[in-house]
Amino acid sequence: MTQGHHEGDLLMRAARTLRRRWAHSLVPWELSPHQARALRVICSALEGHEDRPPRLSDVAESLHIAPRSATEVIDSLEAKGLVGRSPSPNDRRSIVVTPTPQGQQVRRAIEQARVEEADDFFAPLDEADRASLAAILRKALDE
Amino acid sequence: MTQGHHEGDLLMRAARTLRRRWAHSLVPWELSPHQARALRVICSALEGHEDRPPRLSDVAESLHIAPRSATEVIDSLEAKGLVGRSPSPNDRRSIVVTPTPQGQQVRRAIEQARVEEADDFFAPLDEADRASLAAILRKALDE
DNA sequence: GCAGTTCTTGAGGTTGCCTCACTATGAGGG
DNA sequence: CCCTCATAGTGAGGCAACCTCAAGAACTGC
Repeated sequence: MTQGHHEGDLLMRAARTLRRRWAHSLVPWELSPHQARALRVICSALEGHEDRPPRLSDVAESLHIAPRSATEVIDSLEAKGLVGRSPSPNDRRSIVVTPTPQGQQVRRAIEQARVEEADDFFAPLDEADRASLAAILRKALDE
Repeated sequence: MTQGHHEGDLLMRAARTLRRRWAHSLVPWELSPHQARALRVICSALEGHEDRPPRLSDVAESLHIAPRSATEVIDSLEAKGLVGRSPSPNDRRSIVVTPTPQGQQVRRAIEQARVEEADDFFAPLDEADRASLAAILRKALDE
């Protein structure tokens, strides 16, 4: 009740700082955050969780956007040569989105930059701090 | 190193959850988050920190947006009768923005809803958790 | 009193989202 | 087999929240 900073405000400020750092780390690839997120979900479907490449509407669902909006993001990634569209063999109505080799490579590089940026942000914290931060956040999120 | 959730992702998820709750709590007043933020900075200038009502460009600076964009937010708040423009007595180039009585009232109500929502979100945490969350975040933010 | 600066705003552009309607395809029943 | 109904992607068009650039008014310093 110190009237200035509740936990909520601190949480938001920390998140904003991290978000800006992450956005900044995308500059070299000329990708916007939402393009990077899309590339991420498109690639990560092939990394174990799912075996099949995602359909356009799967991408939309993962990103919590309308299918129509997923069309746009995928258009932009396709224009940059990072993903490709192909008709689904099972269902000719739908199209599956697969990363190109270049797309996978960019994705890996971005992921690494992301981890580095986070490590940098959390640098002032020791292992115990990080562990209890994670534990507390999980608790608040009810997991 | 559990490969799924670093502290960063948890932090972002928690912030997103809280942001959504706050946005939802604005529904009764038909204000968007950025309108509420603007109302907040306009009102809070009169609550001690500053003694003078803010000029339009002060509002822009507080919100980290271009002055041109502040014009728009203030237009919308003015249309709702929550704030008023008046020419600055000192400098006739500039305009000071002052909350109307209704604006101040709405601001107080919103603030309360905001606090309640945050309390609700952090409900699973006991006092010690909250204190160490705040301490850890402050540490990461280098304060 | 004139040059240069500062404050707001009109005009117009961009991005990331949306809905609605359309086409092509699939699935199920008669 | 055909006919209806649901589903997948996308063109058309719209909206909100940003931006830049330039204009017009008003300050400042010399």
